[in-house]
This record gives sequence, C-alpha cells and structure tokens, in this order.
Amino acid sequence: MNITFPDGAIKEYPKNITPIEIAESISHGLAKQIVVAKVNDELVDLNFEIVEDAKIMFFKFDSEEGRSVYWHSTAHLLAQAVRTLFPDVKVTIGPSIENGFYYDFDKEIPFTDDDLQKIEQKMKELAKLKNIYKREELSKQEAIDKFQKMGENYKLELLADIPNDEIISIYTQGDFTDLCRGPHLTDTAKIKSIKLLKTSGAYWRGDAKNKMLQRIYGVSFPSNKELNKYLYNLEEAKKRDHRKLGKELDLYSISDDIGPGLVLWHPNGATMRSIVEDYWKKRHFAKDYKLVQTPHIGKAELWEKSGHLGFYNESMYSAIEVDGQEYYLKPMNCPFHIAIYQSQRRSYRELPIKYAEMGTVYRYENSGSLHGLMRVRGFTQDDAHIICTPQQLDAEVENVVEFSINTLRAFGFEKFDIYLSTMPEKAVGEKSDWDKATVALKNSLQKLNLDYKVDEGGGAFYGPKIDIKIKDALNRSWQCSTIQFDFNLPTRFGMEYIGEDNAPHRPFMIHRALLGSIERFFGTLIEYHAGNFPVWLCPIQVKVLPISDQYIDYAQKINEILITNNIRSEVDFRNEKIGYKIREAEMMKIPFMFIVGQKEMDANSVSVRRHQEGDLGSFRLADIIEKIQKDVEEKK
RNA sequence: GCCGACAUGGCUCAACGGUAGAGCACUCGACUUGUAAUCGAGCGGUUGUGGGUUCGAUUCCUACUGUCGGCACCA
Repeated sequence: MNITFPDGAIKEYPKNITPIEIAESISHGLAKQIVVAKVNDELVDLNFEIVEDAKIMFFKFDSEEGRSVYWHSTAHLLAQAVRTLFPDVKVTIGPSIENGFYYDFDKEIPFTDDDLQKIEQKMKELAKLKNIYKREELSKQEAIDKFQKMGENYKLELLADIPNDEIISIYTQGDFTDLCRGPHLTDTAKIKSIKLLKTSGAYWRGDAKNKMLQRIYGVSFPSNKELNKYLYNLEEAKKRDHRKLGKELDLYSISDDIGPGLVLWHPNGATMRSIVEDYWKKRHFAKDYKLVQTPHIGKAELWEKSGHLGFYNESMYSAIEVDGQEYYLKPMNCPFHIAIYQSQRRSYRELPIKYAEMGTVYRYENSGSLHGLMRVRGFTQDDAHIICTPQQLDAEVENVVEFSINTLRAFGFEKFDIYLSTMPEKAVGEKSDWDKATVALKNSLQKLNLDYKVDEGGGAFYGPKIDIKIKDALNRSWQCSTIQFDFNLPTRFGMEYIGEDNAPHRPFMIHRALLGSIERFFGTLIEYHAGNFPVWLCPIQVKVLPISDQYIDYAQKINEILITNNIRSEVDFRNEKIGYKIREAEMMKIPFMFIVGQKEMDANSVSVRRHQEGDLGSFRLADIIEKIQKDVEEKK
C-alpha cells in the first residue's frame, strides 16, 4: 500500500497502518509532536487505520488544524472534570475557538471562580491519567439509546437534527463519553498546560429565546512556557485597551452623570477627531462628494414612512413631544439625505449624486452591549449616500470600495477582515437588482485584489453589503466600513430621476460609511497604535522642556515659533527636574521633546528627544520644524 | 436585555461589624536642575444611590444605577 507525503515522496506501508505508526517510522520526535493527521484531505485520529493508497499530512500544535484538535480535546477534558465534580450538570457543546476552547453546561447555580480553580485542578489530574480518546461508531438509534440512558437531553436534541441513516461517532476518555465528530488527540496526557480563563452565561444554540447555559472558557498548550507566553501577551494587549489609554492620555471620558454610551471628547481627543474629520472632508471633496448637514431630530411621520418606527423602534430613543407633534432623535441619516435629493426634480444628467455628512445619530443600544468608544449610544457616522443610475452602478461601486480601503490605509491600517453579505430569505426588492448589485460588489473586491469572506444570506433585508471589520487589542472584531445597497428606502420615499426618455426612473442608492462611526474608529485607532499615534494625528506634537526657570523665556519663544508653523506644541514650565518632565512627556506619548538649556540658548538650537527612541541630539530649530512638517505631510 | 463579577478621595490601590490608609496628582515652600520620578509640608474621601438587619455598617442583606467579562443584539 502506497502512502504519498506532502513533498511528493511515496513510501510503501502494510495495510491497516495508522498515521502515528507512519510518523514513528520517520522519527520518534515527529510522532511525539504531531496532534492530528490528514488522510486524503480528511482530518483523522492518529490511530485511524489506513486501508488503501492514500495521501498523508501531519499537523503539530503550531498549525491551525493541530491547535483546533488540541483545544477541542481539552474541551472534552473540561466536560469530564465538570461531570466528575458536579454530577448533576448536563453537558451541551464544547468546540475549539480562535484562542482556546469553551464548553457550555446546563447547571442551575452558575460556576464560581472557586469552582473554576477546582475544575482546572481536576482537569490536570485527569490529564495525567493518560486516558485514551477512544472513538466508536454507532447507528443514530444506538446513540439515542445511549445518551437517553445517560440523561443527556441536549445531546438528544443535537442527535434529532442528524439524518437517520448517518453513522454517529462518539468519543470516550476514562468514564466520560461525548457525542462528537472528532478527531481527537490520542490521549489526555498530551495536554500539558491548562488554564481556565473565564465563565459566562451563553444561550443554548445561541438563541436568546432558549435557556441560558453556563459557559467556561479556557486555553491549553503543550508546555507551561507557551501558556505563560500566552498569558503575558494577554496582559500586554490589555495595556492597549482604548478605555485605559483614553483616560491616561486624557482623550475622552464617559460620565454616569451625563448618561451611559455618551462620549465627552476632551481637548486631546477632540483635536485628533478634528484632524481626522478635516482629512476626511478633504478626501471627500476630492472625490466629488457634496457635503450636507442635517438636523438631529425629525417628525414621527418621517420615521413612519422610512420604516424605522416599524423595524427599528426598539433601538430608538423615545419620542419628544413638541406642539402636539412627536419627534424622534435620528438613528440614521438616510431620510434627511433623501429629503435633500427630493427637494428638486432630478435629471439623469445630475447623477451620480453623492451626499456626505458627519451625521450624529442616537441609538438606544442594550445596556449589556455598551463598550467604551466601540459601542455607544450617541455617535457620528461618516455617512454618505450615493444615488445613481443602473448604468453608473458598477463604476460607482468600484470607486467607493477603493475609496474605503484607501481611507483606512491612510490611517495606517493594514489588516482588516472584509465580508460580502448576500441576499437573505426575507428581503425586499427585485431579485435581478440584488444580483446586479451583488455582482458589482464582488467584482470590485476582486478587481482590487482583496481577500474577503462571503456571508451567504447575511445581507440586510434591504440590500447586499460589504463590511470591513477591524480587530481590537483583545482580538474582538468591530465593524467599521460598510457599503450597503438599499432597495427599500428609494421605493418607500418614491425617489425618482427623469431619464433621457423623459420618463421617471427609480435610482439605485448606496449607503456607505468608511470609518463607520468616528467614536468606534477612534477606539480602533487608539488600540492599533497603542496610543503611539503618528505625528500628524498627535494632539500635542512637541513638548518644550526648559532645563530650569532661567530658560522659560527661550522655551516660550521656541513654542511660539512652532505654533506659528502649525505645529501643536506646549511648554512644561513647571519647577521640576528635567528627568521628571521627560518622564511625563514620555508617558503622555508625545512624539517630540525639545529640551532647552544654556547650551541651546547659546547656539540658538534645541536638543531633540524622540518618544520611545531617546536623544536625537542638537538641531537647528528650522531643520527640526521642517522634519516634523515633512512627517505630518507624509502622514507618519 | 440575559448570566456572573465588581463599585473606597481626581487616578491606582489597601483596610475593617465600632465612623477609612498609601502612592501619584493638586496647593505651598525649599532646591535651579541636562534626557523616564529632588525634598518637605499641606489639601482632599464618610467608602456609587436608596432601603433593610444591627446598639453601631463603609464592611452583612436587598433593590437600583454604572463598569468589567461573556451571551444575545448590532439595517
């Protein structure tokens, strides 16, 4: 029987040989390290018997496949430990995830931190027993009987969804059996280092209508060293948290007295925001967008007509009554932009029309979902609506997708996840329009050579969309850019343009936000740069630090020159030692520190210290100003 | 909204069933300073809010509010 290796080599082996035996035949070290094997493109247990010619590939912990199996097996170990310590608990599901694993349990009293400790300890004991993960296959009926006897009703629910004629696999290690597709590690002793990280509630099958289960998250590694490294990285990542940095760098705050999810932009944050917005406007003017500005509230009838009161009501702040009329804070800008469009009869000659606005909206978000700047109740969307003819569609889509990516890149972002969401089951609009729009979106992504995932049926009911998500320091994804077709509002509002044929036609409308919301974007910006912003964005670019009182006048003079040259500068004229002033400027992550004393005053120069780099030496003021201006120009 | 944890001066954190303590910040004074914390003194909280238990609570119970970690939601 011939076995083909990834490098193309072919070796002969006896029938019924297993991947682990093959690995052992190559080297003992390899056999010890591998976690799982792929035989003919299917991941299998290491003791899977190969009966005919096959391709084989091994995976260690350093591969995605390897980690996933490793963590999945650890999840089974977690379930075993929990069943041992809490016999009344029902097990449900426990997959591996991007960074570890979790297992959901049905337990009346939630796990405590103490429980977590005990469970972790028990897992370590159980792991050492070197129990084999034993695979068995049985018919669906046999599986039902088995789990019924065990009283595992959640497993029965899962089984109910599996076709009757399918072969079911179960895995047993020690006294614990779980319904599972596999594959798994050979034995529990492969799991060397375990850490349970947190507990939380989680709905059965992810549905809020179902019972809330108790979830335990954890992670495991082949060595303590790797676990410690992981925990260290986690701590480091927490230092990038925009909520922590937002306070430390005095960028913004959110006050209980004002209301949850409502942001106060402090001078430092507001300065940066203003730079972002100015740059945003400049780019939009260059792309022929027309700036508009619309009110924060609108009459109930408007939101009735747009459908917001019907579909979006629970996310809106309640009505404000004035003169017997109900008004609502706007959760979106679209109806206002449409009103501007409809203020005149529009000709095909005017299209495409692109209205852009930094539109501040208010949404009543669930209390549990609020999160720093990332999820707030009042935020400013960098919103725009592109209204065009069917003929203009492809070009406009391509334009906007490219514009969107380039804008993110201009702010230093390189990594983002792009999603294309297609027509859901419940949708408005013509299927042909959906297809046309979806193809246009897809083409633009391909043309720009962008990797993306397709979310089949994940579009909004009113149109397909492209979303771009950026990850925060703790690897949580936040949607920033969104480009969405809208087949709903143009119809609801009866939008029209007069075509060449002198007859009215319905335009296409694309709704888009490049940064998403300024608040969220700012949050991701903070975390992405860990507070060490590029010079052009820094609220304070230079701090002038006089060595002692005698040089304050000189420092003030330097400061004035800097400000005149559009460099954001401040003087630290407190009566402190230079080391103290430097320390504070470093902690505030100010990119340039100008240290001035007798030497500098005599030479009419400044001594420059760069944040995180240290002393750069002495500079002529004009030279360093030029350098900073160049950095700003180049968006460094 | 759901599950859990938490809530002490501007910030970070400590303590306790008998009316709270430190560092930083701030104010004042001394020092006149050369690349990540000079020294000294002072100011500042009744312990998120309401209710209850208790002779007495900040400490125990409870409701609410908010924050944090998840879940759900996120046109």
